[in-house]
Amino acid sequence: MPAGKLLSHIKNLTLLSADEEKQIEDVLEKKTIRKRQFLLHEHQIAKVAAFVISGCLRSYSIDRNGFEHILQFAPENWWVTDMYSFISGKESYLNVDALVDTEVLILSREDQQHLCGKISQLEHYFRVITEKALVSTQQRLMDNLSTTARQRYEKFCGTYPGLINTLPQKLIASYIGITPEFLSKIRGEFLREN
Amino acid sequence: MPAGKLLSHIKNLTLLSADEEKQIEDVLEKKTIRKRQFLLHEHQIAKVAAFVISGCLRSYSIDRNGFEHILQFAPENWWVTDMYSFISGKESYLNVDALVDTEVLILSREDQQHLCGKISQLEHYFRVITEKALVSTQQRLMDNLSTTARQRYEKFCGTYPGLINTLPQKLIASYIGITPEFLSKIRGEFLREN
DNA sequence: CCCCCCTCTTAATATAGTTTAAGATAATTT
DNA sequence: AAATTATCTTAAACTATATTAAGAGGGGGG
Repeated sequence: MPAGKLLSHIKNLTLLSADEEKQIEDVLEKKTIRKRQFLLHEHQIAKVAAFVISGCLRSYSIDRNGFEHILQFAPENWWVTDMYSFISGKESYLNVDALVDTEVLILSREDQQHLCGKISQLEHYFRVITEKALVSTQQRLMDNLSTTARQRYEKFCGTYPGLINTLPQKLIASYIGITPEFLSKIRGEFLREN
Repeated sequence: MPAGKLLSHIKNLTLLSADEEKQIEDVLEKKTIRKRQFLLHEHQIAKVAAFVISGCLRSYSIDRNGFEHILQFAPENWWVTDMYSFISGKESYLNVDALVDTEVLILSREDQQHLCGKISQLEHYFRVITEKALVSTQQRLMDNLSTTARQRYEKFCGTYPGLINTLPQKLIASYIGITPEFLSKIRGEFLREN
């Protein structure tokens, strides 16, 4: 039952009957995305969202100068898509690819909307996780407006102790919004102080 | 019927029966917030959210050096609160105050949760507007990571043509994440080029 | 096994944005 | 209307971060 992890995730926030579980399972599609392969390319329409069972995806944009900026890491139990495209049906501006071999459950917007209309507990689930995603994006935005690169790096270490030693540094730099060279410099100072 | 504007806003996205409208109206409280008065102070618990009928509120944080950073302007038809505190019940980190005399409808988290359980169309409404808020926060974050202050200013002019001539510039500077002095410099260059 | 590519580091130089300070305008209060 | 306070502008000096360049170390593919 590959959908088990997602069903548990939903049942942490609400209740589901056996029949409802079945309906949800029926629309999910399990998929493997190998390292460096893409779930979504910019300019495509994001018709689906992905729930990560194992591995890690990331979403990022590429600016007019060719630099990548990471919006989100999606390890186990996280959803990821280009939300803008997913809800509007317009071209995505994000790319989503795999940092390591990754197993996901695929849910289309169409199925999501249809099921939310039938299963009000599912609509509740998506409202609540969207609220949480909003909060964490807001906090990240405020951090970017009010703290230095160094403070953001230290915060990242605290928030994602699991990722700090597995991810290449250039990805961390891209996430906290600085160049890899500058991150290296910060880390250098950091080490020398201890 | 002070709730009319909010009910219209909801009915743009979904359908409500007359009875459901009544239930919603019953829990809303109309309130006037005068210029410079606060709806919420940091360190309080945000037990309510506000829907703006007329006027304009803003939410902002104060960093450790005493500088303000504006997260959101809330003109007519926008919701505002400290979402982090609202959903977690923990201390807020945002302040919400009025930029001009403002009329709002107040909805408590308790009433929201209770009504969403009874009126699935309302849960749908909140899911959809939360998704939209998430998208716009994500895009603002990506803009902050990938564009210059000047590009952000130009984008702000395009996105909020209504606010650009009513808001004091120091507020715009705070929103786009720069000092008022630097915004003034950008505007100076801008004018000289035309 | 070696080569090549990719990542990380270091350092010099360049730039976007801040800080400080002062004067000029505009808006409130008295 | 005067007095006071807040906002806007300008400019010089400063700082955080970017850019460029070059070299060192590692891991995967042929």
